[in-house]
Amino acid sequence: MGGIAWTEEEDYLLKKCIEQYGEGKWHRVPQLAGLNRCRKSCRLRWLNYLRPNIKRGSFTPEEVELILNLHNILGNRWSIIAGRLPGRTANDIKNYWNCHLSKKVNGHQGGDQKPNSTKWKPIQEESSKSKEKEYVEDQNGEKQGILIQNQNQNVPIIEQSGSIRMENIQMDYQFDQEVVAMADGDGCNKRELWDDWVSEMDLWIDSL
DNA sequence: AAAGTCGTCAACCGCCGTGGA
DNA sequence: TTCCACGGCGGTTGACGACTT
Repeated sequence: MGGIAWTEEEDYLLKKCIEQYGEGKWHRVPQLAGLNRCRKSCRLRWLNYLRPNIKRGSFTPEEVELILNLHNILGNRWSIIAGRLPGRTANDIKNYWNCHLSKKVNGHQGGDQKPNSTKWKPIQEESSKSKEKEYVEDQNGEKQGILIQNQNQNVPIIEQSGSIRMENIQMDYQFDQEVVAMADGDGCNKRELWDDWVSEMDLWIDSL
């Protein structure tokens, strides 16, 4: 682990404390719970592990699609991306991205760079065009879809081998540009635009 | 079977934005 | 206006298990 692992007793104390006093006021949690941990550790443990309704296990193809699309628009804003994936934590998504997706995406953007992860396999080696298609596999090694490099936007998108249709996956290009411009610009209504955009995202996700 | 390498993920660290004094 | 404490976030680390040689 990256630090000292939490014990069952510590988990119990933290959970009990949050149930009793609620979330927030993290600076008081270590004292209230009787834990020899800093406020940040307590908060992290709660958010990433102890909080109810946390979804564990492998990511579904639908979730991977969402992560890829949202990351294309938002960049490394894991907490916002996590907000669009019920039950998933920002840390989980960040880890999944770093392990499974970042090398793949960077590989496409970097040209010759070969994927390191064995979970991603070229569909064909002989054709330069076909190198832009790669299988997405789940943790059992079963093919879930095909990763395709979007020629116009340099955006990776997934062609689902099952029920998901392509038109539901691709984001509207103009909308993308608006969001990017909003993120880059220094307009006075940035916050409102952002809130509007989050609402748009909710609607889009609901439509999937 | 042993050693080396790689992938995963929980945990920590440092920075930033915000709100209150 | 400035300072400080806090919450929150993204980047990084490192232990451990799985896999490969």
